[in-house]
Order: sequence, then C-alpha cells, then structure tokens
Amino acid sequence: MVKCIDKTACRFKLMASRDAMEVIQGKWKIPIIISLSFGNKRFGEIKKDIADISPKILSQELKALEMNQIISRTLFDSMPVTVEYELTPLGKSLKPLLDEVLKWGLHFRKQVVKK
Amino acid sequence: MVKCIDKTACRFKLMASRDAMEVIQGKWKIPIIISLSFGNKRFGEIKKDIADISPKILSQELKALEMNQIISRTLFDSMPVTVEYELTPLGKSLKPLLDEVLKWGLHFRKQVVKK
DNA sequence: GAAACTAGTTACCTTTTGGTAACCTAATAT
DNA sequence: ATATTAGGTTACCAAAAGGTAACTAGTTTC
Repeated sequence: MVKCIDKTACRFKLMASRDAMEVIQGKWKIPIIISLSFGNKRFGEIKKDIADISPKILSQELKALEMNQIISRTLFDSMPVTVEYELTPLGKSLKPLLDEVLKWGLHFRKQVVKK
Repeated sequence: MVKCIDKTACRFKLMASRDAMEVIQGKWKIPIIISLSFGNKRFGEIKKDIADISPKILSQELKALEMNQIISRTLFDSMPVTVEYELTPLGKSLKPLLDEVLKWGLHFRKQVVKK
C-alpha cells in the first residue's frame, strides 16, 4: 500500500519540492518577486511597492534571493549611489509556479475563505 | 514606474498568493499531501511514509490540513479504532500547483544546487 | 497480569522568523 | 550648519515553528 515515498526516486522529488519551497517561502519573497516582475527596481522603490515591509527584512530577503540566483544586484555610482535589483532568467522562470499559486489561491478563496 | 502592487486589484492577488502559501507552507504539508495522493492512509501509514516526522507534528499538520478542507478524517470503530485520512476534491485540486513546485525545484537543482 | 497495537497528547525546550526603533555613511542642497 | 536622499545596519524583542521524550486510552493477544 505504501507507494513512492521513501524510495530513492521519490526522495529526490521530495527534496526538489523542498528546495523550491525554501526559495519562495516566507511572508515577503513572493511580493518582492512580483514587484520585480514589473521591471527593475531600486531598494526604495520595492519598499514603496510593498507598503509595510521594513528595511531590515527587505535587505535580508533581497540577500537570500540573490544568493539563490533569483535576482541580481547592480550598484551605480551615481550620487547618491543607487542600487538596482533585477530578476535573473532563473527568477523569471518562476512565473508558471507563481501563476499556479495565484490561481489556486483564488480557487481556495472562492471555496473556503468566501470573503 | 511603480505598477500593480498596492492597487486594489493587485492587493487581492497578493492576498490569494499568501492564502495558497499558508496552506502548503512548512516542512511537512507537501510530503503529507503527496503521501495521501497515493491513496487513503491511516495515521500510522503516513508516519511510516514520512520517516522522520514525529507524531506530535503529524497530528498538528493533519489538523491544519483538515481545517483548510484539504483532507478529511474518517474514524472507523474497528478494534482497535482506526482513522483514515483522504484528500478532498480541494486537496486533489492542488496537483497542478504541486507539479509546478516539483518541476521548478528540479530546474533549480540543475542550475544552482548542482548535487 | 504483561505486552502490543492504534492514534494520538503533554510538557518542555530550541531555533527560526518577523518586527521596531534607532542609527550609519557619503554627498548634495538650503 | 542642518536637512535630505539613498541604501542600508544594529541591537533588541516577540511570536511561530519545529523537535524530543514520555505518557495516555481502549482493546486484544500471550
């Protein structure tokens, strides 16, 4: 009766799912990725987009996304220095996943949240 | 330049994404849903499927999934009593999302994790 | 009477995540 | 001199998530 789980082929799949979830998990990563999907943005612009995020958290999350190669960070030595964040091709490849998340979330709202 | 985020139509989308993430977030919810996607299972069978989950966490997560109407719980008064967990239609409707999570996770592994 | 099976619960603790408020650096404008 | 802009950092705290070990209840088999 017990199928798949804990055999090596399936362990690998569970690992991959966990990897993916780690990249998009947390309160702010999806909002940040969505914000950047509308074009390259500077620190302050993302902060303005996402009304209630604090600079500490935004900085932390941007670093995590950069380490996972979802976004890239470019420093311009204008005065004052500006920094631009951009989705990498890997970051852009998240679109179908995020579309499914949104789609299912809407379905869930209709069925369960109902408000 | 600032688009979408924080206008009402988009706020709603962000809300839906957050709803969806809340349902599948955490270390164990996806493994549990995958285990149940192979057929109805009893508490002990799910526990055996997911080698290193503790009964406390499994019980907690099953309750959360039940509250969100992702799974249903049926008690049989055999001796000793057995309990069967089953994916609801709403739970089964998560499949395309989970497929995308897996797919992207594999892509991510190939590009970044590399091991 | 003791052990085993089912499906959990309880108390306790550690780690991770999220949040606030204040501060920093460099440069330019008033 | 002081304020402002940009892009953060720091110290401190609270809450949520995750984990361990032991224990429970009812029944049945040894």
